[in-house]
Amino acid sequence: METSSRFNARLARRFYNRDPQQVARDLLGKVLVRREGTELLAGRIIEVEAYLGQDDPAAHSYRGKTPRNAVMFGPPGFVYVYFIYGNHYCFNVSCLPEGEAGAVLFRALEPLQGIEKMAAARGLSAAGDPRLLTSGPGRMAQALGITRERDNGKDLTSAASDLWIARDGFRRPQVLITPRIGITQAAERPLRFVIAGNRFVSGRRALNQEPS
DNA sequence: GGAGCGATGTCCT
DNA sequence: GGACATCGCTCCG
Repeated sequence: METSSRFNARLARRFYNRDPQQVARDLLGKVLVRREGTELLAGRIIEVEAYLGQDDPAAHSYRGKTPRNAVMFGPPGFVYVYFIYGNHYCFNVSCLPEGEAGAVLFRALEPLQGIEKMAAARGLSAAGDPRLLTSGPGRMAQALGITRERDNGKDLTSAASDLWIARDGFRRPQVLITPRIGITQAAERPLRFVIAGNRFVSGRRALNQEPS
């Protein structure tokens, strides 16, 4: 039986049925939630990137639909997970109506709940720097136990899903927009969205524009 | 603190 | 055969 929690208000399909840039912007401050048995793992969304489908050379969907990227062409609100560099999983959500490709990549969370389990999944101590748990797309996926085998194609809006995104009344954040990280195609386009000044933002200080 | 680089699966040319 | 939406380790200053 589901226990009540502060993370019950799932975002609905229509939230995702928009341009990925709009979805990315509005995801900041929401909460990504994973149910692991009786426990919830939850983190505030701090950093995301928009991928624009067939207009965007950096997007996996740029060259058309394949078995790997099919979720990006499907209906909005579904989980697209891919494996990269032989080591890491990356978590995305599909945007736009079925037939139109688009997605948002999640790059960093601020851990809110289930920190012990996240640390264990990362092979780290829960007493260490919490930024090592979920700052960076590969780290975040590992902390939440996200894999392609387990999660690709899941519906984030389904009440039956063990993965969803909630609104919890967090104040609409100040947003910083920058170029995306780690890409070579269309590398200059401003499609990365971060909560301004947040310490859980991934990557280098120069790219985050954070003070020392 | 920061640059350099290896690991290693999957897809595309 | 090369690129890749990454990470963590080594080495250098």
